[in-house]
Amino acid sequence: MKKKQTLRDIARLAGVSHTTVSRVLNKDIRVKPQTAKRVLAVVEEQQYRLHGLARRFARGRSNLIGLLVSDIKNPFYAELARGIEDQAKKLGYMVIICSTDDRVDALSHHAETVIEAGVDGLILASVTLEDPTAHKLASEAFPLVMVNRRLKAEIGSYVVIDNRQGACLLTYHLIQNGYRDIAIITGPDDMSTAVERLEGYRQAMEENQIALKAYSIQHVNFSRQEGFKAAMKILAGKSCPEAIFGCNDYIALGVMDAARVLKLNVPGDLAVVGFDDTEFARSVRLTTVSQRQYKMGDLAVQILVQSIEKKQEHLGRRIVLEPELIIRESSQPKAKPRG
Amino acid sequence: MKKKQTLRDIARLAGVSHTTVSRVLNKDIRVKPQTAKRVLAVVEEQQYRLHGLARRFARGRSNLIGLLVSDIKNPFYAELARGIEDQAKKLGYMVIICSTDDRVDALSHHAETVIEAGVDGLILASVTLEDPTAHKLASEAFPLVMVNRRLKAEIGSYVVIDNRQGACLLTYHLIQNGYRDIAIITGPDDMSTAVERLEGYRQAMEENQIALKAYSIQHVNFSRQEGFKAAMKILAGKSCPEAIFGCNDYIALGVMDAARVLKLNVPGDLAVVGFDDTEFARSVRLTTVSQRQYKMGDLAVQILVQSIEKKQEHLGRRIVLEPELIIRESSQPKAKPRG
DNA sequence: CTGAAAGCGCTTACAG
DNA sequence: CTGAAAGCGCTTACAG
Repeated sequence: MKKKQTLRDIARLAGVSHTTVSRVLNKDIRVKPQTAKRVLAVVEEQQYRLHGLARRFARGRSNLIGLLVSDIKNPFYAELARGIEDQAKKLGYMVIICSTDDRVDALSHHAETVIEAGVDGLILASVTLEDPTAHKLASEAFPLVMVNRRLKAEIGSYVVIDNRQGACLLTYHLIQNGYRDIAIITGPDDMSTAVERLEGYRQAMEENQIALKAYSIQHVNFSRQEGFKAAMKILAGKSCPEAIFGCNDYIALGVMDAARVLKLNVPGDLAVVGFDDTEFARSVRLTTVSQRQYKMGDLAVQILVQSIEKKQEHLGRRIVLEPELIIRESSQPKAKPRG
Repeated sequence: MKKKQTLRDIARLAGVSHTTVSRVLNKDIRVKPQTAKRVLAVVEEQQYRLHGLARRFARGRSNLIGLLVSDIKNPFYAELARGIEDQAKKLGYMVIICSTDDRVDALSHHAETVIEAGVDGLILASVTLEDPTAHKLASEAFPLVMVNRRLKAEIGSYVVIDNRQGACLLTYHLIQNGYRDIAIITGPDDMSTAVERLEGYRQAMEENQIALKAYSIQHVNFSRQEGFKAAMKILAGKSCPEAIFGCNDYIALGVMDAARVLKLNVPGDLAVVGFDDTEFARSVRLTTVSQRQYKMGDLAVQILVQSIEKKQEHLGRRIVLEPELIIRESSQPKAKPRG
């Protein structure tokens, strides 16, 4: 590997100053077209490539965005990441990805690592309600936007959907399809999504004057396995619900696993709904609500880049998207009792 | 936001030179413990954070790895990415992700963009057999490892599984379960995975002396929709196969979609197998082969970092992992013909 | 154990 | 339109 060439080498070969080469490469207008052409020819011939690190350092901007998610393997976050990546590219940024596994203690460490990598701003997709890291960064006015989940306090910028309304829609949908005894398996109570979805469910049940049972509300982690375990427990009881609302698609998938093990047909014996509209939901015909994660990512980047590039309006932009109900077979209208 | 502090500010406050501060922060041993303690105290108090970009620039290394995949939304790549991310973190690197949508013309452009972002090396997860970009980078001795797919020529480093053997295992499995008329829907013939899996299928069919039919081999893109369309075409014919081997889980999912539309039971009327063992396969009980994508990613990073950090052994490391057959309901033994 | 100095490869006022 | 010079904030021989 021949030693990497610098701007100066190119300048020498083209018979100009390195300043001029820099200008040409940065498409600065103030260069005689002729000169530019000559320089470009040398660049082409030498296969010269600007040293990215040096450029970013000199400019004082990395054009890198950090994305912290629970787990990129989770298709919800993967879709979000894709939305972020595409919009970032459009705006001239690349994204560094970092999975935190939702460990609160690790978040701060991961955030530091990503910041030290030199990102200009951060997108946090998995904050908890009282997240100290998010609070700290916001207070330092570090460019930051939360997405998917938000803080309890109205601090910083975020892009979320109306989770309460989404859950309300789903619950109403089940009720209208003839289900009344509906249980919910929601997530940890330090996550805004879990809390708000539970609120939506409660509201719908209340407005329809359906009393909750002892088993009606369960808290678990947002995972398939935990959804499975919780569903097994609920369904093992003497009296058991007609429908289960899993607060994300993973939990709902776990509920369907449980149904299969217990030889219950979905939706014949048990209706199931989820939340997020990941591709899983499509593959198992699950009724769910779309968070429009691609769109959320897209918007998050736009806001973040605004806050990176013009420090002025650092007031926090807050966007709440409308949820979208996606109806599939898993919640078909309840069959009339036979006979 | 108060102006960012530098090493010199900390040095002044601690009454030492900025060199010493640098040493302390880099855990250089040659510093009196007392001095180190004093410096650390100031750092802590001022909440000082090294300027990552400057450090990387001075060191001449970014500790950034670029990952080019077809699409991070695809769970196969998401799992691969997670394997890469975790191992990268262990070795002190972060990863920049870039989806290319398998557009060959765009790959070169994406690769340039990522390289200009300052990565020390590149992992290419989606090369085509004659990929010009991969050839070019390999010839420049740019640190590079391919994963999942490889070039036709034995150039550069890679980590793949034995796709031929994997396909062979799957086909044998179907045959042993009583299926003989087996069709394959494979991917584009410029991708090593598609080609090698087709070879494995052919081999198994040949070894069992099963003649191929006109519809037996189909080429499509690796997508659910294309799998669906191809399956609809095959299954619409007068004579149609007893089993379909979709060359990745997406294609197999498309086949299952077609079966649902045509009211065919899986596996009662049609056995289906896939490839990759993404979580989708689990969610629809699909028999498949695991590529152990997490492991592949893990290994790819190890090799890449070796080639980044000690330029010597730039000979190209080639790793071929064993495939693992994962048997699920979608390929259960064929029922004896009734009556 | 510590510091002064050079240098990493660009960008960007400033002067002409 | 072009160039000489300063500077971005670190690291790392080198000298002591």
